[in-house]
Amino acid sequence: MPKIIDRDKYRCELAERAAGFFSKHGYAGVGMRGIADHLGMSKSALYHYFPTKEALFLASTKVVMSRTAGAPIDTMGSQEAQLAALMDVLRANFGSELTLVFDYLRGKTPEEIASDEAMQISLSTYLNIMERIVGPERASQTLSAVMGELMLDYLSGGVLSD
Amino acid sequence: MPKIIDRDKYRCELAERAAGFFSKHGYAGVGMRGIADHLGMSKSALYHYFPTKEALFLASTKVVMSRTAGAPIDTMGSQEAQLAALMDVLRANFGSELTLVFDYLRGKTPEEIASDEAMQISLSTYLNIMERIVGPERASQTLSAVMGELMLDYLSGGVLSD
DNA sequence: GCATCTCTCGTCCAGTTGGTCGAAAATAAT
DNA sequence: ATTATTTTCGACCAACTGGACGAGAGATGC
Repeated sequence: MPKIIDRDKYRCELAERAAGFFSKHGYAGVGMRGIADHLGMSKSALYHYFPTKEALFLASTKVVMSRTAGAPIDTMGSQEAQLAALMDVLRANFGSELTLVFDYLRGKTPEEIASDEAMQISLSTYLNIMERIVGPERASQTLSAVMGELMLDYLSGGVLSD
Repeated sequence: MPKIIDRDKYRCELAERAAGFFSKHGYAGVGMRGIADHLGMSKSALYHYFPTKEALFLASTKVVMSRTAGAPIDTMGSQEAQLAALMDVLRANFGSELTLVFDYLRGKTPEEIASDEAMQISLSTYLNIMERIVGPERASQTLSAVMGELMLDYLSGGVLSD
């Protein structure tokens, strides 16, 4: 039989590597040819693992959204130190990941967003992390603050991040 | 001479109407044909006002970014009331405008973002508004908080907006 | 009337798109 | 060696892309 033993795992790897490409160029901005080239395979091979471009994009988005869940957080140190460490982790890919998320949500109504499984998982994951740092009371509030700061950092090109 | 007397004004109107279409479908997701149809004109007519698709997109982005600048803020009432009113204004189009901005910034390096004219104008405009409400000291901090809350609202489909 | 200007339009082009398909290569089981 | 299965590939398709272009429509100045 074929080389690849765990097809699902391989598919996951492809999706993750494609995610970076998507967030860099946008869903409509890349073609299956370009993605395949970037992945070092032929277009047909890519189609062998993902039936459509849409399926690949969905898989990519879900991989990205669930990635932060596995990020280990250091439970030592002060709340401030933990938050600062978390923000450094998030900051590294904030722009590209948010770009992908906004692409994913494009055109969706608030109702569709609210009931979107991938969004629910990713949001509750973030809230969970916050709860573990600042407690359930201030989790939502803190997440909002972190989001805002990261956002402003990104929008100002990192200049305002003092 | 032609029907349209104020070309620049007309161009601006076109750009603004195109902006909604861009944020709905993404830069690469729409073609000049589709935009022209949406604007009720032929593709060639559209090309008469904007030399390239890129030029149209830039004009659309700048219109959107500068639009908030003209939003009058009620200087009466408490800081909280002013902030709440401002947030209601922003919330209405937050998702689509942010989508457009992320599209605009896609692939740009932090340096490019920091030196981008449209971003500088829009950021300083926002900061200005905040200064007028909470004073220069807390302007940046408040903007960050507002951004974060709006962001979380959008990402949760408005469910978390308590 | 006529020339002149902006504006609009349909048509054309080469290049790209997502997706299909049949064949070839590669692997494994017998 | 001969199957059977999976993976890869290049060629192909209709549809669409951004953009170019010349012709005509509408309005104005003379």
